[in-house]
This record gives sequence, C-alpha cells and structure tokens, in this order.
Amino acid sequence: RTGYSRNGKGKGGKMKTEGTIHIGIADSSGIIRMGLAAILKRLPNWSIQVTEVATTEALKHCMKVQDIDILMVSPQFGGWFNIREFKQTYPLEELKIVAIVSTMVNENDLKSFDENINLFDDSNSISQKLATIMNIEESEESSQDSLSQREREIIGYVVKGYTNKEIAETLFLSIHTVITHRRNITRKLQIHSAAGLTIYAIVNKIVELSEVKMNI
Amino acid sequence: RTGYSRNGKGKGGKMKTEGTIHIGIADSSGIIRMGLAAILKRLPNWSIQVTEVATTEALKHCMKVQDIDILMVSPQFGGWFNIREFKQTYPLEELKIVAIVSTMVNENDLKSFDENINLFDDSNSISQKLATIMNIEESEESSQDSLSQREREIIGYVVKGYTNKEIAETLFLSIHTVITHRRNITRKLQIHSAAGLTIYAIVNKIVELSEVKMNI
DNA sequence: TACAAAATACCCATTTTTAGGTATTGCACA
DNA sequence: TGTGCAATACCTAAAAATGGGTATTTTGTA
Repeated sequence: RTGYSRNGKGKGGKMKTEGTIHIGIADSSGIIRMGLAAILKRLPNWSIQVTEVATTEALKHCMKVQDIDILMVSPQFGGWFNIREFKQTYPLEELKIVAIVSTMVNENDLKSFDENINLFDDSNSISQKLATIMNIEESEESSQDSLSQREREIIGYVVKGYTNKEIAETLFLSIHTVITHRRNITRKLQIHSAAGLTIYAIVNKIVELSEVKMNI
Repeated sequence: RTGYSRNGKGKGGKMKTEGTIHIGIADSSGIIRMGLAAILKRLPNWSIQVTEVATTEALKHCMKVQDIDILMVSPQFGGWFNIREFKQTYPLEELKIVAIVSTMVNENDLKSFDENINLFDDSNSISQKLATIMNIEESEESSQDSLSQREREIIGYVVKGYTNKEIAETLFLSIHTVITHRRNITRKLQIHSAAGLTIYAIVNKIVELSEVKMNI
C-alpha cells in the first residue's frame, strides 16, 4: 500500500524521509479541518498529504479509494465515531487513528485512539505526536458505553418532539420498548432531560439543525 | 449601511475602503486561526484580507500598524479578553468584534461582542454572520414573536434541562408562575415539546450552543 | 456452541408536564 | 382614564416521562 514504510519498531531515527504520509481528516467542523490541514502541510521535516472529509459517506469513499496512513477524526464524527466498528470494516493494521479533541469528550472515548490532538496543540506538539504514533505498535480495545443504533434512532425522534407513544407508533414498537430505550440512553449519557438530549444530538450531529427546524 | 459589498456592488459607505475587508484573528489555537483564515479567504462574494495574531503583544502591534475592520477573537484570548478595556484603548467606532467560540463560554461574556462564530459554523453560516455585522444600522427589532423578556428567560432554563420546579426555585417564583409562563410560550410559538423549544432557542439565539453544552 | 449485547416487552410507583380554567397587581400607552 | 399586556399565583385533571425491577428473543462474535 502506501509508500511510507513503518520500518519496524523503535527506530529512534528521524521520522519520515521515507516518503509521504497520507493523513485523512474527518471532522464536521470546517474550521478545524482546514486549520489542522494547514498546520500538517507546513510541518517541517514531514512530507504530508492531507485528505479532508466532512461526512461519514465521504469517509467511506475516502477509505475505499485512498491509502490512508493516519486517520484524524473527531470522536463525535457522524454522531459518534465507532472506532471498533471502523477497525473491523477496515482491518488495516498499519492504520493509526488519532482523536481530534475540540469539545468535551469522555475520557473513555479517547482510550481506543492511538493518540489525541487537541485544539491548542501547536506545530511542535503535533509534530511530536506524529513521531510517536508512527513508532508504536499495538492498541487495545476498551469497551465504551456507546449508544446502539436503535438508541440513536430513538434520540432522533425525541429531538423532533415526538412523544414516546408517537415514537412507538412510528417504529411499530411497544411504548414499553421505547421507554426502555430511553432509560438506557439516560443511563449511558447521564442526560435526564429532553432539552439536554436535544443539545447532545445537535452537538454530536445525530440530527442536523436544519433538518429539525421544520418540525418544531 | 456599510460600504462593504458582496458581489462588489458597494455604495458609498462610512467605512474606510470599499471592497476588501481586513479581518484580524486573535486566538491562541493555531488550528483555529489557520482554519478560520482559510475559510474566510475562500468565501465567495467576499474579498477578505486576514491577519493572524497568537498573543496579546502581537494583537497590540497589529492594532497599531494595521487597519482592522473586524477583529475575531477568542473570549479566552490572553487568559480573558477584556473587550471593554480593548474598546477604550482603541476607540474605533467602526471596528466590529466577533467572538470565536470554541469551548465553553459564559453567556455574559458573549454579550459585549457584535457577533459569535463557533467551530461548527460552515462557510454559509460565517458568510451570513459577516453580512449581518457589516449591516447593523437599522437592525431594530422586527417585532419579536411577542415573547416577553421573562418568557425568554424561562426558555433559557428549559433548554438547560431545568424542571419547572427547579426554574421556580432559581427565579424565586411559584411553580405555578413558571407553568403559566411555559403555557404562554407554548401558545405563542405553538411548540409543544422541550426538544422543539430547545431547537427554537438555538435557532433564535436565545441561548448559545456553546453555553449549554456544559449543562447536559 | 456458548456467551454478550441489543432489541424487545411488561410490571410497578412517582414525578413532571401539559392543558384548561380563573384572578390580582402593576405598568405603559392612547 | 380605561384598555391591554406582562408577571404573578392558584385549581383541577389528564397525559407523559422517569426510575426501578424483570424477562424473552435475536444477533453477532469469541
């Protein structure tokens, strides 16, 4: 695949020089995408090619047609970036995945990533982190309290103002099931109000603001 | 209105130059500075020149030697950006100051700014906000949807996930009063769910997304 | 195959919201 | 000086949400 060779472990030697690193940036914030890309491209001693994606569809396409060495992705990308599922879909051992930390993120959600980059990292810091991840090997799983597909679907209807009964009717479920889902959502997120859920859904892009504006 | 124009059809303005807008970006995060600058420079229908500064010293120097039309600055810039003091030091009537909202910010800290830009604003949104701040002149109220001040205040707490009882305790009111306010809000807006109310509040800028994120 | 998680469903009791009514006080404006 | 509205407060009743429990079926995976 890529021309970049991760020549084994612990090469203390100056990184890269063995070719261009291809970095994918997946974040819904255009400001972050462009800013991070600009910094990466200007890093001295690194030859970096950047591909930006703003949506999960674009990321899928990118993974299909590109040879990504490092994926930098917001933990909130596409609602919630399921890194475990992603790694199963794209079982590339050499692929490193870096979290872009911009807003509040649960500590647990960061464990599965090979590295974190936050908004206040400067060029030096980012360069150093790049050096680190290009040298290390393994990463292990950590089970997160993540939302299931159905739970995310339920949240979508809550944000649109549906009552539990209406959600049940829409999805052909018993209202008890909907209530159970909502109870599990509350437990996992520790968010106890519809308003809070709405904020969560917007911030984590489970729904689009423009998409729900019509429904209120 | 100002002389600044999209599409170059500017007419006699009160500001110095027609055509190009000079924007200063003051933020300690290089990612945000560069990302915001990249987006601004690529905005269609706008001609924008950007000056980036990372420190308060650089900002002072910039204000001395440059002709800034809009200053975009993080409320946390240099620890805390004292906008009142800044306006006294540089009494430029035409200077617009925009907050760059990246982390949690107190609502009060944003009031003094002419506009806010947050990380999740896309090009369109930023373009729209630019148009807004360059227009302010006849920006008087277009007769609000008749929501009273108290009602808007109540909505703020609803969005933050407060129950009616909690709102009553916070505002030293009877819960009956809070319920009455909420009934009137529901009647005026025809929005019958907390989720819908939350969307309304965000869209209509009664609350800032960045401000409530911390409360959920 | 066996296990874990997800999705489904129901029970209970309590709290909260919604929706209708009414009523008093104070303030602004014509 | 009266009219209208905002803000306050209370009553009742129904609907909905919340928080705790348990249990079955399905599904994916070790």
